[in-house]
Amino acid sequence: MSTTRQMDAVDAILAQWQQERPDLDCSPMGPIGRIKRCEMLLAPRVDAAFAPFDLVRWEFDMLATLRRAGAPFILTPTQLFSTLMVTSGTLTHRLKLLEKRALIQRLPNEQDARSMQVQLTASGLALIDKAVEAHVENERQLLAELTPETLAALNDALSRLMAVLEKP
Amino acid sequence: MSTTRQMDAVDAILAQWQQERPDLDCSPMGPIGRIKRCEMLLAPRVDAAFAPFDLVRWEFDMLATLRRAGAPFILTPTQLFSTLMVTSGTLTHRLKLLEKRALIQRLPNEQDARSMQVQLTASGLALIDKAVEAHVENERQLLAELTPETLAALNDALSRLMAVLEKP
DNA sequence: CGTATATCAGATAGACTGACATTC
DNA sequence: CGAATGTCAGTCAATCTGATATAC
Repeated sequence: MSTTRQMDAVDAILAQWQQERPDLDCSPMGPIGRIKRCEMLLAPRVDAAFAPFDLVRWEFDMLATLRRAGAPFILTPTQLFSTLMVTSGTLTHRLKLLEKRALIQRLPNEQDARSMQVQLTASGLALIDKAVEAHVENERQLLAELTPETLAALNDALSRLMAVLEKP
Repeated sequence: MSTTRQMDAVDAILAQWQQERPDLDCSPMGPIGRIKRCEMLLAPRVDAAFAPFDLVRWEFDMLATLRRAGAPFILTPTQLFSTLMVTSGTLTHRLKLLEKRALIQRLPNEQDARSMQVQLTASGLALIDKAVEAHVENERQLLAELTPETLAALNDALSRLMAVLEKP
């Protein structure tokens, strides 16, 4: 059986609004404020797991996207910037930085000379395989105190919200 | 009774990892990935409600923090940067920008000459009172399709996570 | 004297825009 | 020719760091 949750920082903000603007129903601030706050609290602790590998988050995300694609670990720049939700110009800049570190390489696309093949190098593959292990273990520890039921509820509710927000 | 949720983008990523790294249990990526993704999807739609008032998010947050404090709508810079989770240097810069627009004013602190009083001006108060109405209404619409049960579950689970992450 | 408060200039890191060349 | 692909230079908005002045 589940316990009652404690007051949190967002409850305090809602109470202030209730005091100051009793004419407004500020309850929608609850879920949205908590998502923002959880994201802000999580970010530095997630990033901490990347640091030992000399990676920042966008670098991890790019390498992980290529890794998840499976052998031969190749995607086009267009596939990458669509997945990573950045502009093409931003992606070009990022590719240059990772190429300089020899974590990826750019190969011509035989089928379409406009396009490129972005591929993990051997060292990029080795690095991301180690980094993702540390990353998942770190995430596991961050969530360790939550019950399986809470985690399931979190997944379920966030997924429903994503469905609403991703609609055309 | 609640329906089963659909596959979402994070499920797809987890399936890829399961395919590529079956040795890893990547399930902790679920909740953390969904929080990040919801935040990214929400951000532009929340910001859109500020735009008609010529406010960006940090400006709204600063004015709202002063507004919530109640009359006479005064806080010190230290209180503000602690609440807003930015450095003191960042806060000074922000104060300058809002002061230039006459939305806040800086007054000397009689009790402690090191300190300052940051106060909403009359126009700052009028602006934030209008903006918060639009903001809450916008948030309400963003969440409108979720059931009260889902929203309650979201609040509960996120609050428990916040409690873990905010621990000393 | 050591601490707290606020400020400032400079550095940093990240992202976007718009023009462009190339190829389909 | 119009659309798609990728690149690049320049710009932008936001933040932090570390030094500084003042007051407790």
